[in-house]
Amino acid sequence: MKKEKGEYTYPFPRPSVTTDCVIFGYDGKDIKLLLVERGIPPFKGMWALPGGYLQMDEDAIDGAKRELYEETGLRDAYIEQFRTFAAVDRDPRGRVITIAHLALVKISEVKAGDDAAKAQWFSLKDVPQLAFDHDMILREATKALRQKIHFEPVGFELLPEVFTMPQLQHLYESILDVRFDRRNFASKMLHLGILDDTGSRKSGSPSRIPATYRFNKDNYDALKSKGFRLEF
Amino acid sequence: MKKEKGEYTYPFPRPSVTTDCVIFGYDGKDIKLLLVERGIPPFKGMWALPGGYLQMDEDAIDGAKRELYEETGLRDAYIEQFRTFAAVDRDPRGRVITIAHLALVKISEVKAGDDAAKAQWFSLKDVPQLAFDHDMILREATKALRQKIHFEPVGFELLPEVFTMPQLQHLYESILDVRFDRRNFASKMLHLGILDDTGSRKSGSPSRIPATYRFNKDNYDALKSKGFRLEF
DNA sequence: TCAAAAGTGTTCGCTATACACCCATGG
DNA sequence: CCATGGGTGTATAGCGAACACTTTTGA
Repeated sequence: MKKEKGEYTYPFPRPSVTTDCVIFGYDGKDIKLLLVERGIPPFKGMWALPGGYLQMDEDAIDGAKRELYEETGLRDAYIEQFRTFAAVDRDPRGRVITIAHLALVKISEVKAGDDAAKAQWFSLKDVPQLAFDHDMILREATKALRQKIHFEPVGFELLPEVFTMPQLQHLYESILDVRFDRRNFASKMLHLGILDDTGSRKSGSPSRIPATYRFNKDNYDALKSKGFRLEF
Repeated sequence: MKKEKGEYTYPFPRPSVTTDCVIFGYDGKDIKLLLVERGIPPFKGMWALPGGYLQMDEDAIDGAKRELYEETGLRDAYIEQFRTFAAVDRDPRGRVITIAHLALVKISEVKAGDDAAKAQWFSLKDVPQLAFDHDMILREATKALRQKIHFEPVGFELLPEVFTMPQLQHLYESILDVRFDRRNFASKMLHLGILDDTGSRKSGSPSRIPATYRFNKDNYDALKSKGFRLEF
């Protein structure tokens, strides 16, 4: 099918296929979203989700991981496909289908992109209007994240290795946009048995020093294989 | 981009994109799956999920609906995208990405396909080995269905307009592969307020005649907008 | 010593679950 | 009249939700 001058010919028309990444982080206060500024038309100068063309020799998830790596330097963050967007007119350049992925990263581990594109974290509450149909993709991603956190401890993907109970609670409250009772939240979490206590630590605020915990993946996997539900 | 002889040329290679449909039904006894027999290579003679190439002027969901219509004659059945499969080698003919959809139909409303392809219902427990990676797609679809039924009353999409409590219970038991207590199941369902009683009916079995119900979508939508969970 | 945030335990109500007997129907 | 399957209510246990005071720390 390949012709000399880098042209590819097919008997029927084919769409382009891209992967896009909705990359969430958490800075201890807000849920954040990593966006890149478009340097070329269309939508030049607007903010957009990181993404790019799927290569012919890579699976969609690998394409998404590649994009994630280019923007964050991370190779082993949480990432999963959540939906494909295929509206006919979603890209003015022609028929482009995007396989959208949801990534959760620890902001502290992200190194500024050596990529040419300018990347920047935005508070989820304060996201500008995005290029293409990325506003819709973001809405769907947010919905997917909220659904997911009811069943799997994805919150731990967003927190540092060691974290406090108030941090964990605040993260859940930010994602779900609700308030929990401290005592109920803590006892529920602790009774699940998926948190390891560590030992107290320096603080920096005029208040009592909270205990710190670490996520225990072994216990979580054991629980999960017995079939359980992480409820809120 | 279009050339004279029905050839389409692009500066970079592009994958083909198809939609596939996992069409579930329920015959009162088992969960059923609608498959078509492949008439051409590759995998000629094997059973496969209904599917086909996505047209350049249709959204993925419309392509899936078109496939569904061709196989079942149904235009308004429940259908949603659940996942995209993009493994590099999933199709021996080349790079083919498929956007997989889950459809739930009332078997009684399905008319035999006027389509050339032979279509046939299989019990989910008795599905043959499928072409391509359709075994995997089916596994994922089954998983998605089980997840979904925990939150939304998708079961009603599979039952006739009017149904009995034992039918509804048996459907849930078939999908989730569990047993429920009759009394608990019935009272839970009734207390949700999404079932309208109708009036008893003819039976055909040597036993008491069960009451019949109808799904009340208005009440369900009202409940849903208040935020509730359908649990099992 | 004051303000800010963390730690802790008990009560109450609801819902899930377990469980047994009687009734209607067709053969 | 018998076999099959449907209908019904209650008691218990576990879990989620509500709730107030004391402790630690930095300023």
